[in-house]
Amino acid sequence: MPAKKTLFSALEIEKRLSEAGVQPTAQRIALCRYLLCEADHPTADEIKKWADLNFPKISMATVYNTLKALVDAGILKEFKFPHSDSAVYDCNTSVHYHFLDEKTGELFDIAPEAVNLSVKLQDKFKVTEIQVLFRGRKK
Amino acid sequence: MPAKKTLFSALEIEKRLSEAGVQPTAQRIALCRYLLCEADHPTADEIKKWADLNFPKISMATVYNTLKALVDAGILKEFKFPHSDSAVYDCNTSVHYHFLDEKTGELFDIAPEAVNLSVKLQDKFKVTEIQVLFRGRKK
DNA sequence: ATATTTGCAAAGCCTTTGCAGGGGA
DNA sequence: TCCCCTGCAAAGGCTTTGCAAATAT
Repeated sequence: MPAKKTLFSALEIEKRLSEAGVQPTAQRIALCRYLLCEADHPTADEIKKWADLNFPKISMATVYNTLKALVDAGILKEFKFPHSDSAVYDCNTSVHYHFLDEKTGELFDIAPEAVNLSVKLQDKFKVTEIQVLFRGRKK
Repeated sequence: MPAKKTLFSALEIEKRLSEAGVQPTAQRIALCRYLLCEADHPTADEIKKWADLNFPKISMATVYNTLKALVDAGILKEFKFPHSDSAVYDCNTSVHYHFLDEKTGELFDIAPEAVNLSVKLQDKFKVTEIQVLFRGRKK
């Protein structure tokens, strides 16, 4: 079951893009409707497949350009996980962790509240971010 | 500073490979001298570069074949981290975490004792492995 | 009018594969 | 002998880039 998503209108998306300094072109708005409302950790390829059905003639280059623009603008986060060569994109930009189902390759967001993490690294290590990946099997 | 390494002799390496069920060919022994004694999270490419200097005429295919054999035999662990498309190989096969220096790309092993991690995931998530990556800057 | 964005194709990087020749058990 | 290993070159998957045409401000 994918995470619950808010349904943004094209106008809301346009506003959000503008405010983030991203030119709200038709292609970018279309992709955002998928990325922000529907998708759950999609790969560039899955995004392209969706676009082919819903907004014909977006090129792969535009998909990647758009993803880069959205990541740079802080609207998306890009993740790369060890089980796949493809990056996935997450509209959940707040701190959280992930669970990977080894069998299906499915990813699930894990709220930071579920994890108690305290660390005592040597002083020389200045940590700015911690990524945690739980691997296993989901029932 | 790379982690301290044991210096194995060719004979010791040969024994270890045999015991792990890996045919100890000249190329594999050579690569192991680097992987087990010298290298610190090398990529396939770095391994190849070392080989070009120290054991001319090992092909990239053999490097990858050897790495796969060693990983399958449990002698190495393969890791993929988000900052790079290249896999890295770690002769530390026990449970441990990593610190990534964002500036240099250098990786450091973090002992599990330095990390206190307790998790309360929903029952449906059966966790078999946890990967933790600390990102930041090393002084 | 000027700067961005788009789409196509080509190139790039990392890794795997097919296959013929070679070496170890 | 037989099977595994090696090396080369080619192919594969994902992403980036160059460039001309189209679009936005």
